[in-house]
Amino acid sequence: MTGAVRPTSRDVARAAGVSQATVSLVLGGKWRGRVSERTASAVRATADELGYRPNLAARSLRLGRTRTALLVVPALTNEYFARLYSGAAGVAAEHGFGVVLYPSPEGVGPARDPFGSARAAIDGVIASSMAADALAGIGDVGRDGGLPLVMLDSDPSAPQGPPTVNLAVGDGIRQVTRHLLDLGHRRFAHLAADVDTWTFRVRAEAVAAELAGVPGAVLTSERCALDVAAARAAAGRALDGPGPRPTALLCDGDVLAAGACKAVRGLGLRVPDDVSVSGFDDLSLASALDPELTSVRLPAEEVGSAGMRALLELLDGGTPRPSELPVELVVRGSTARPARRRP
Amino acid sequence: MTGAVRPTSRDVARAAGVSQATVSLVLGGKWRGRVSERTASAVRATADELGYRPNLAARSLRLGRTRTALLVVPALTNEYFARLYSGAAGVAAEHGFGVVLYPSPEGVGPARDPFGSARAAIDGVIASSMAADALAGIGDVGRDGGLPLVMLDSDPSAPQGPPTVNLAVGDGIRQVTRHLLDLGHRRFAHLAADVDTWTFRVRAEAVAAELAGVPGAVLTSERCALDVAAARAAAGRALDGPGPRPTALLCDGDVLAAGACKAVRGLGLRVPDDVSVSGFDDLSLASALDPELTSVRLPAEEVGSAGMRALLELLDGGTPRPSELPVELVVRGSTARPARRRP
DNA sequence: CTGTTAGCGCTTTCAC
DNA sequence: GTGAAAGCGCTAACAG
Repeated sequence: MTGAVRPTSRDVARAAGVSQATVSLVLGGKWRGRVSERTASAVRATADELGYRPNLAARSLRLGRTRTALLVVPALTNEYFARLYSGAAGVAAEHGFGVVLYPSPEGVGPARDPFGSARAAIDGVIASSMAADALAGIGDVGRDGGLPLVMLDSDPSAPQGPPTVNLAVGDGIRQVTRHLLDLGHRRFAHLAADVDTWTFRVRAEAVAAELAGVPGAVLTSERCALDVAAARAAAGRALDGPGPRPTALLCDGDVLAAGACKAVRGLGLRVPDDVSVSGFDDLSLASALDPELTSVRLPAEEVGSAGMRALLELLDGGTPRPSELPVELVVRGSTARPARRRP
Repeated sequence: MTGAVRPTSRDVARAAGVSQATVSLVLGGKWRGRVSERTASAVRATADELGYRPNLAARSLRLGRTRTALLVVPALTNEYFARLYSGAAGVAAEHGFGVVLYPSPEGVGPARDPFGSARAAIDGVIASSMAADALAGIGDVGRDGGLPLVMLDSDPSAPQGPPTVNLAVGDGIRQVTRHLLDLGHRRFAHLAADVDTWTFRVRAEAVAAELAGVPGAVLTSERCALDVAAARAAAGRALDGPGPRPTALLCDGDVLAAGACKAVRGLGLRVPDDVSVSGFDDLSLASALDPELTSVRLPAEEVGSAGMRALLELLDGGTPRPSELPVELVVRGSTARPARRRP
């Protein structure tokens, strides 16, 4: 039980009877033909024995890079982002990179400076589903000479904007809408997330566009915060508004759909017999509800890994091309043919 | 649009016509009575103008501390851990610390080395709800001379173990059990998470202990993985087993309770009329379901902030006392008096 | 009040 | 094949 200070590479060198440079070479794995096999294994043995771990701060300082990426997400309450992280971390690990998660405290507002809170030194940033100006708080990100940036699930159309990796959310909404139309629905209400981000704007536009060409289709829309209670209230308004009652509630997310289901039942109606409800995201929540939600599955891991790959390319001086990943409609029990109107 | 290299404190010093030390003093906020007000503001102005940001790697190297803590959690799919993070990050920020999240990839298995993946240099570790040996993979953590460690929601009884901050999970289970007993239930099934951690062991023991003294009370138990489908299957077994059918399903978590509700309905029974179902954790899922779940609310933020405070005390050379935070039963629609047995 | 200096632990030429 | 030395950007003694 000695003082147990953390050994430095110098300590290892001394203990092994070699120079610090040799230790660095051996432990860095770049000693082929520069250090003898015997010396190398001796160094590894002593390093092991002393419990040596390189000082990351020193290494970063010397190399000028940290081999760490920051993943900025709007919230952690959603397993989509957990899967995003897995995908990104997997690819990162293959390249000797780490990923640090930074949940933007404001959810959709401007991110606070991660140098203040997730104060890790980082080489680049991956930001997902952020509001337009949400990265303003993060110094220099994406700007010329600033930190390299890749945006996920964000507006790809900015001319000089950062590289993007996107989901085909518009297509997802279109698939849901088609599915409901095919079932025979004509009176739709869109339960829209009241969040000013690209991903939700696209959804609203896609519903409207898809329904625009359908004779007899009517669409109302209610905006609400991204929680069950707000969704329930909004769905209540949609169902009890003036005009004929919608037979399909198309929701921007599974959480909203959960609220919508409660609203339907609150009015003494049934899902899906009286009103069909569709979700989006296909979280585990979609299968936890009864009936299970028809929803749109998002390839979260793939988005994460593609995002990380794009960032690595960026760090390599390349120019990653924007990409869009397909999404898939999952039909479950919450949607059905509309009931015949009773007299 | 010049080359735009990141300015160093030396660049700021040169531009402001002062020495590097003065810049450090001013920007470090410790110049009272050592640098003139005029010089100070001049330095700040140039730093601002050049867009200077201190190099954290250099600072860490110099100080020997990173002012960063690692928060190890078993999974991110759960908003409990999001709230834990908020609590910890809040206290950390007040002390100029950052928090880096590390989702242990294995969930409940041994954590992989965060120096490899979340490779941030850190001063200490807060680990929540981990299996006994789950931290073995993280070099040196908690060991003598190693990284300071605080455990949350973990066995506090180890004699030489790390400081702990715990939830009164046993008491929570006791409250649920009492609630169900008061409603008149006597035939219980415990839907237990098949995860070998302290928190779940305590739950199992608490149900058994509370029911042990009640005449006529019977308890069966089913173990299952922490997901809806597994819970549904397990609840099915509990409801359809030999012997009289339980009237109350006491679940180790809201996710399990969701599966249990589906199982009840799958048998043509109703919640809560035929079978009462209780959850635990009080996630937003509890209010998303219909009927809403009776559950136990956990003060996640407080656990996070208390954990961070304990770690700070540890870093200060102190010895934080183990603490236990109270939990609260939230009665909602999923529990009711048992139906009279029909002939 | 301000400047000079040393050194944190590491990697990387360059010389032997 | 191996060692010596320089320097990444920062802070904290110490001198002036």
